[in-house]
Amino acid sequence: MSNPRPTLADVATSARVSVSTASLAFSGAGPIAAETRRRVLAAAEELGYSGPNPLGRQLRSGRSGIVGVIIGDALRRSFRDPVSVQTLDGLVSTLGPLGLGVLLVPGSTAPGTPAVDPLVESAAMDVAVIMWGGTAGDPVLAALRRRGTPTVLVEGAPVEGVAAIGIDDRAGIARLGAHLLELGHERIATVTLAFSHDRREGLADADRVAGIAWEITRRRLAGLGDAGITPVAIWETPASLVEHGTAAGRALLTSPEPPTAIIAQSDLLAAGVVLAARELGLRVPQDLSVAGFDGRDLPGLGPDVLTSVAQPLAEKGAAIGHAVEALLEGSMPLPQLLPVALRPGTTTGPPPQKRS
Amino acid sequence: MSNPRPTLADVATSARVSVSTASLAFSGAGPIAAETRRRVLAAAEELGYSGPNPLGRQLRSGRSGIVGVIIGDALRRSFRDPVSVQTLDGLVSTLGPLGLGVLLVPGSTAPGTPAVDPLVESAAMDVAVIMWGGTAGDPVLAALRRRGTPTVLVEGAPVEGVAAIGIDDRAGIARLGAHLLELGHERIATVTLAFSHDRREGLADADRVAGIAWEITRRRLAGLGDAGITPVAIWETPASLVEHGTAAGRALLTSPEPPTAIIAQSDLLAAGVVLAARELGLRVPQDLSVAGFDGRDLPGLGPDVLTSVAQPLAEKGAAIGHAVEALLEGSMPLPQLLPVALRPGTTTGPPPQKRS
DNA sequence: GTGACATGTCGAATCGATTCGATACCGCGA
DNA sequence: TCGCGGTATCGAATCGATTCGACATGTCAC
Repeated sequence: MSNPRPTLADVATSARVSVSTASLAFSGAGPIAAETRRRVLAAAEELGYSGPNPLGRQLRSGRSGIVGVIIGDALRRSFRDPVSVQTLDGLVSTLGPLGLGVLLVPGSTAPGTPAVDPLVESAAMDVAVIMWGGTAGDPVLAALRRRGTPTVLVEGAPVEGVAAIGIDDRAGIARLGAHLLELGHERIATVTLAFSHDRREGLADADRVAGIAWEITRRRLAGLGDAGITPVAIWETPASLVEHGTAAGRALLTSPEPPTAIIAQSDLLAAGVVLAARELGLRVPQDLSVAGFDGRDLPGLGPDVLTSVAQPLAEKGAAIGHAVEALLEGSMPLPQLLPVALRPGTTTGPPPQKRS
Repeated sequence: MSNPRPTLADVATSARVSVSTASLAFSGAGPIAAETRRRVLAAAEELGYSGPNPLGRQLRSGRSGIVGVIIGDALRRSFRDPVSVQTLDGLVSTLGPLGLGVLLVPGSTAPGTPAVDPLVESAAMDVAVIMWGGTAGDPVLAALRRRGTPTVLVEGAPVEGVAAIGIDDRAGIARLGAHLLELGHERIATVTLAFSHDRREGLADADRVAGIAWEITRRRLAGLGDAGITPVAIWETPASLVEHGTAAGRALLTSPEPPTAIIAQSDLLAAGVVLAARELGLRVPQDLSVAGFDGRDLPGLGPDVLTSVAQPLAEKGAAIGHAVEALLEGSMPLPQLLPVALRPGTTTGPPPQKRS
């Protein structure tokens, strides 16, 4: 009973037609008599043949119907951030109706390793999507280009021949900065995303800042400059997670001259900062203003609503999906920069009175 | 320059060897002179040939190297639960070194729809993993069996010919129940996971309970019975999310005779219950004991540590990975029931004094 | 010197489908 | 009656690799 699975040829024989006719019966691409078709289908049913083997079809068409999504070094880390998950969800929703599947591809074999996962080199994928930009001279991107796999770079630095989708985070952060300046803040610190694969944690000096490899981190930092802000402190984190925000908050708020406002590069980090502030007995926003980025509602902050910049996650996923579609059709989609919107919450307010 | 990509045949011609020899040079499966090999590789380099086309290889070997992971109806919902993410992470970590990729496959085309996603029928996958059990007579499982795709069922009811991996949640819940009984609780309510695809929210009567389709929900409920508990109320939720826990908590705690303890079938739900209790001015655990399931540490509960049952997520992922491996080798892995451990926290205590 | 054996290379079959061009057959109008 | 156009079917080539058996060469022992 568990014989080698029946093939189209078996079905054709059993239905007493040629393979080509049998193929027609399934694909419907070509003229076929209703009666013949019925006979083929009946034979298939009887033999337990459940449709054409995708492998054969793929070889012929040269298409695998698979979109490789390159996530960071660890699924766990990427997916603890709801931003990743929702973007991916938007992508899957767009790709599904097109009959495309999403293959999860780790970027590097192990966290911190530059070695590219073998899947990047060898998996059958029609298009690749690099979810988190990528650093300059990214080996993953290099491998994909060598293979000739059309690629969509999300939140990355523009690269010739690679489709780009991103949000206008730089302008968003600038608006956030302007908001805080209007409120009267003068001592503003910032908590950033990871600088590079080394994922250090702590205060960053000028040298460190100059060496930022992740485009997204650099760009959001630049947004502050656009607003005319020179942060009194820049704290880099290993990843966008609440606990790293808490660590940052503790450190920044216990420094000799603590900031009156902290801009975090993500909502999770901002939530962590708020928790740290509470821990230290500071009231938000009376004693400290905190702003985040992404515009998701987080549980755990109680009644507080984080001041943030909302980015359209589902739309981003859809935009990536459309870029993939375009690449499959052989055209290069235009770079897209999706708009973001300042979303004032209850965590920002005027700075505390100077105790002069 | 963007000519049709070079094939192994092109490389072979250019290196003045036969295709078979060229193949050997890449695969290393067979004797080949170092010099010949060098020449082939050089020719490949020059032509811009980046290794054998996976499609061709796959057809020949009959293997795609892809494991389809069937997630619920919405990625968003599944992945907001850290339990899913961590299990998946464990799975990817185990499969990666084996050269296997994970294809994300939505179960149904749209939430609530019984229609099976076309990917289930047509994607090239060597093995399928159904992440959340599946209901009785699951159309997805039926489709996979029809295709003859070896399948691993996670947290599901045992099915002949399908590999099963799960945790001993029933015993875990029983232990949790015993713990509460020891503390002296008599009025215990429970907040469950989804009953079926209809994902209703609210109190469940006996009829409803009898019709539970999701095995995992049924089993965890049975654990209560094992402990000798007849819940004073059973609240079903659409999904394991904090907000559904909050809704459940509000309803259960404002009922005429509120429970003194609530067992939630997941930590996220339990966290929601705790938040609802706080909202209503109840102290945890003085006025209300709350227990969850999964044993993850959640941000947002402040200093409280949820009493819970810890399940080994990374191990679960690894166990699934090994089951996949076994199926690929043609053997049927033994069903596995991973052990869980009661993890007492600060959210359970003796019931409040009776106000008699 | 000859047979046994290892090594390296090649030709051809094979995996399972799709697709193009050829062929057979039909009815219909000239 | 012949030829034409359209429909249904078939045969064979094709996609890009792997793999088996055959063959040629070289080495070694007897």
